Amino acid sequence: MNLSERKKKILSAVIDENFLTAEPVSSKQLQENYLKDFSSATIRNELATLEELGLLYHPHTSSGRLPTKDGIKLYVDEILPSIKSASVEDLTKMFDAKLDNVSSVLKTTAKAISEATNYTTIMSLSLYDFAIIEKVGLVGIDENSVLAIVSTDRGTIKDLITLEANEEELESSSKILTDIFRGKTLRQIENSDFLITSEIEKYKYMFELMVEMIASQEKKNNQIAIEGKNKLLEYPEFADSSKLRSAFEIFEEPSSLESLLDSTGQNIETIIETDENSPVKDCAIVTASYKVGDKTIGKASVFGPVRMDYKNVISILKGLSSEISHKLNQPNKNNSSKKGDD
Amino acid sequence: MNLSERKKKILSAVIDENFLTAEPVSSKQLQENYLKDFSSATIRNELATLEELGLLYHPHTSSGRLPTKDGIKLYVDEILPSIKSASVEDLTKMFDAKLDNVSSVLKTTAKAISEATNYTTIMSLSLYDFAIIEKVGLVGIDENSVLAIVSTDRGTIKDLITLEANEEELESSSKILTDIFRGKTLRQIENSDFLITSEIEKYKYMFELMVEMIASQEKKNNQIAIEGKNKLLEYPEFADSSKLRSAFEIFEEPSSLESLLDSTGQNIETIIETDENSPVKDCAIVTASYKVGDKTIGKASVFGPVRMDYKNVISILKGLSSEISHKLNQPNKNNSSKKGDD
DNA sequence: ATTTAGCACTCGCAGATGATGAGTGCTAGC
DNA sequence: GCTAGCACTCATCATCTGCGAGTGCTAAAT
Repeated sequence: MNLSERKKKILSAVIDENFLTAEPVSSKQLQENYLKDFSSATIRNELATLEELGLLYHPHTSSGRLPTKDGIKLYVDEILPSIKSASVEDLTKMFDAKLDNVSSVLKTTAKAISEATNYTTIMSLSLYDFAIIEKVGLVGIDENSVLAIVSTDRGTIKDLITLEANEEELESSSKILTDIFRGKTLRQIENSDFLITSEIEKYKYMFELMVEMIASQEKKNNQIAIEGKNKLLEYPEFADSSKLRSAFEIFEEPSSLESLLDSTGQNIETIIETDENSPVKDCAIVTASYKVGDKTIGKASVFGPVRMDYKNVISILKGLSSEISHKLNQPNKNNSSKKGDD
Repeated sequence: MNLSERKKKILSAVIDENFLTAEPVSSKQLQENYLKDFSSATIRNELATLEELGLLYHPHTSSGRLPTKDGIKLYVDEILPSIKSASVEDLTKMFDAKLDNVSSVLKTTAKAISEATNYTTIMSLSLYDFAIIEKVGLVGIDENSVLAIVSTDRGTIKDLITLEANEEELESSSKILTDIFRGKTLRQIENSDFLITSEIEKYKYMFELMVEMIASQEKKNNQIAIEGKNKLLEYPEFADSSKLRSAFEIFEEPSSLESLLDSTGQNIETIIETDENSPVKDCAIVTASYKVGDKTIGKASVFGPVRMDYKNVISILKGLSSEISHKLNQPNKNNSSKKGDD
């Protein structure tokens, strides 16, 4: 769509003003706060045109204008892109996360974004596609329990497993398993998506125990964090408790979250839900995805009312995004020598 | 307070009916649903008496009655005690919790109680006052990290610590530390509330590392679980989003929670907050405490509107309570021989 | 051709009014 | 001690009204 500069300015002004007041915006308001050089009548004419284009609407004859879904889309996609990304140095520690504290790092990062944007923030991160195994260790604890340790370039996962074995057995198993696992990602082990040679057959039981342990640890390290749910309470859009309820119910249900955040793979994507029947009607979600190769290993999503401060949200997610891709493209100190394996 | 049976019956009826409708209760309602043998006029007389006693009130002349704080207190303390405790066999797994999954057990238990009562449930549990140390192990992982393992009768805590040491040193340290720690609770170690003999001086550094590790692990195993926050949304009392907000803010703030749940030590205690200025005005909290000796090691609190189904809540918490004290008084298979130490 | 002043028109909103009915308190009789 | 009956109170709801914010349109000005 090709809008005149003035029309763009007016559309932005409507969205910005509506963000501040949460009310329909009148031509007079626009004139006084954004376009002092024109009369309200002129602005009214422009507003009428923007309405014909489907970018604005007004709920009743004598009320001000509100942006439609299309209007916001256009604003986000064509008017905002020029904004700079925010500086977010202190947020990128997320990608220095170690496997044994992913959830706490996710939590603090999500909390930070939530504080910065003032919206609910949902983060997910799977180091399982990212961490490269370096070594497998098996240590006898007592008669029938063994501590299994898998160390990666991203930290260590460990768990007690039930197994009777003497020290020599453990030692040789450690060696063999290290040989098999080294250089692979945890995900590959979990899926066992590589050839099992006859050599491994002997250690099949051990091997399966380890796969199981790795899989169970992934579930345990609950790799999704939702912070700032209470932020929603600040917005009049959620004053109605049934709206709040449906939003909170979505947060509870990991599966519905998954589908909601299932981005098409764009770097930053904005979803605006105005479907009358959607549980998150009148909500907007801005999602940034972080990838290594073609695998999405992390996502940061900001959830709020359609009347959202997109400028701020996108600039923060953008900043995080650029910092992170910078990080990901730096060879990692610990695993640079082994990275070629997969 | 000595009430006639009929007055008790009427007070109960008011509270029960108000629980169902969330509205003031009229004499006619009571007559139809609870006291068919009397006319509404008789009931009105009784209601007036109960009002004089400060157990009921009515917001305006032509409205039905509502219980006051005192009325509910009396109901809970003097009328309800005859109710049986619910069977809750499947909830007591909480006290079979192992240190390394306290938080997940707390979570599921809190969730179960929340589902059973339909209110928000807050649980806390500290095995640190409860678990008796059996053994300390130090295992070298690589050049400068050591896996410290403290096994207790309630599971194992473990963490990587940074330390350079050869195998012999680790072995002898393990032995000495085991001698010092064995039979003590984790809390005692954390507080170091026992005599440090000159013998220990040599291992002071190791000792301090272990104390630190134990303390940090306690923080890590976030030992408080709040489940069913969304339940509040179902109650008209929380339709007003500012009320909801203050409740949710309390849930966020662990310190304010602490003070709120700081029970006087009764087995089951009901707090009804009607103070005009309290952030949790018109909320009720029923807390059950679980003790070993004089230490409270766990608490289960149910949070909801003053108009709460006390009967159900208390019977569930009571059931949990009795199951647990039964459990706690059974000598534990693993630590019966060492329990005399403190 | 674009902008603007002016004005009629629309419609939500807030306050006033009145009818309704639920519920009580009281009194008198059973 | 219980209850029928009735006057009284007061919240609630629907209806109405005036107000004012805001628009759309037209005609004049730039």
